[in-house]
Amino acid sequence: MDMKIEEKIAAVVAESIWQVSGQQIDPASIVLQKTRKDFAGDLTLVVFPFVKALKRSPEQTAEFLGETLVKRIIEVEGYNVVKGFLNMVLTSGFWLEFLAGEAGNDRFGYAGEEQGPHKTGNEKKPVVVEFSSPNTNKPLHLGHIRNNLFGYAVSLLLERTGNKVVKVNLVNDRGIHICKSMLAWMKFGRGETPESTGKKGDKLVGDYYVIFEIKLRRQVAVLMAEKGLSEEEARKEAPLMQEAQSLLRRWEARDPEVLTVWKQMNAWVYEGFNATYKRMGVAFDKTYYESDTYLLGREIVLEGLREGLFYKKEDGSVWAGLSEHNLNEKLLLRTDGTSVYMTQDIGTAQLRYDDFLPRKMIYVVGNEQNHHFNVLKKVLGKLGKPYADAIQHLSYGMVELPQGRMKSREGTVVDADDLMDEMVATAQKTTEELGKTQHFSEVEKKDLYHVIGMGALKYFILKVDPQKNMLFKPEESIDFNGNTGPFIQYTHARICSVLRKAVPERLKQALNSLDGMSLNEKEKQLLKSLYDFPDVVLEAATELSPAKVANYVYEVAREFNQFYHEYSILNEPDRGISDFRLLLSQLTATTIRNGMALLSIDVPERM
RNA sequence: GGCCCCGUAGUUCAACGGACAGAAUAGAAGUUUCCUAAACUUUAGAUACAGGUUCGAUUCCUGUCGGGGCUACCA
Repeated sequence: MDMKIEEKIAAVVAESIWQVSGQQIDPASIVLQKTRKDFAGDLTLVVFPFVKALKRSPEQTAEFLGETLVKRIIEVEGYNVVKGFLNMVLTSGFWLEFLAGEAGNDRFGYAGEEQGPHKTGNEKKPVVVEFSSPNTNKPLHLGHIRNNLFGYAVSLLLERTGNKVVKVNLVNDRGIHICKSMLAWMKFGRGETPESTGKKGDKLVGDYYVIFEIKLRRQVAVLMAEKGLSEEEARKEAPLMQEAQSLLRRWEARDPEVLTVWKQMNAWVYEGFNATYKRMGVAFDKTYYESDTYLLGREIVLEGLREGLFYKKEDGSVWAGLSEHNLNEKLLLRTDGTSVYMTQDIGTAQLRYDDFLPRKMIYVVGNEQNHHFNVLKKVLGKLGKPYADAIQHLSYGMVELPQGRMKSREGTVVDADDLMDEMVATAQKTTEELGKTQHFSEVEKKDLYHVIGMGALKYFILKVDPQKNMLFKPEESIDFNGNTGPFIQYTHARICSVLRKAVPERLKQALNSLDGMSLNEKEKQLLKSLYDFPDVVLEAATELSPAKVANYVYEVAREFNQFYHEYSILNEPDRGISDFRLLLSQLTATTIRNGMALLSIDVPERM
């Protein structure tokens, strides 16, 4: 493929300024953007940065560059100048050539094998993306949904732009939290199992975590009343908490009785998690368990201690001093020798590095842990680990409810399974009300409701800039009209309906009809938007922001609907125009499908 | 207290330092003998406040106010 039109223009601009003024301009100062809808033109160059070099007014600068560009680049057929903005008009031929070139390309927007990053040296090393990272003491909730969808979409974005990606999950299966669930089950569970209760495994274990907290709270209340302790002191001294800590020590000592219970309860949880992941449509290439990595972490910490990088306090606890980074000292091993989160993460990072020799390790973890990852990188740096700088904490914002953060203690947690159930149920209800599925089989219906319900949920989550906190209103947040997943899915289904009605041969032959075609405004606007797709994907991948894709695809769908409303495709009497519109519709469908696929959202052919 | 993030229509979200700040939803008014009305059209409505840098600031800097997070021998 030859040089992109944007590159040609930039090159001519830089060259002509150099010829006239003898000045090299900064390539970054050449700002080319889509012409805004209220002005005539296709591409706009902002000329303010060049007025000094050319010693002319903005208008004169724009005129000069406009004339030069029209002369030197055949695709530029005209221009107009508004203030300091040079609006260029590209030929219809240019747009039609683009359409002809991409028509029928199912991978439109994705990097071809040859287009990926240069497969040499560092670039061929994989990127490891960690996401999900659940604890085994409670079921997945709305926060995990954002994490999973975000992490999975980022992985897809990197993959489709030519990177080798390894998706990993890190299950936090050890530590005080799971001991709490275990203890409650051992003391109060009377041998309950998922089978005996009919509960999903992760739900059952989560229930015992709640039971622990309830019983603990009672003990704390008693201690506060009888001994006059503060809540904090009472929590520490409460027998249940003591027992949980003792359980953790027995676990780390590999007490067989404890290990048996632990394995059993975790197995229940994994079964539950896997069902949820499957439904959500996310998958991993490898799953790490912290029970497998914390010992390595402890080893590394102890080695650091021997080398004098860390220090031990009188009570036996081990710390990293980080005052050189203006950070407080960080605990690495507790007084009783057990590991903390940081210890595990040190081991996990090492293992992951050894496994994949990645050029980058991305951790998709909420922004509440910004500090933690900052410290992790510093500690690994102190240890002289080569991968300390390869770690990137891809931090994202919280999902909030109208009453604020989700709090498991206050029972405001939105359960992932429940939410997905609701979405699918709403999809079914809405679809039935519209009477659209009379001719669907039962299997097709079930499939469609799942696709629409999940599409609504996923789009709602992913369209928001990941850096920002987002608000979820249980009763009204997820709509099926407007800027939503189902709107986009519907647009796709509409296009498929048209394409089905066309004779298949027509699409192949249609390419011959394009010569000399002139485009109306809506057609051109839609085609211009489609032209942007590959750049949007690249930008989204660079910024690790699936939201860019989501908002873009919506824009395309909206433009198609406007075009569709105003013009006929199959009923257009002029065969050439009809053919062109078919190709335009087909590429729109491909763009929607490929864009939504980056968000792990399926698009139905009928709905 | 210290450090970090965020303040855009009633509400939920957009906007590489670029033109008159875009959508959706809720509100008002319309469109279907025609390829799927989950659509389309019209209408009204916003950059928290005060300075600064710049030809140009929602965007960058400073301060004020408001919201959130972190600052654990929790994860």
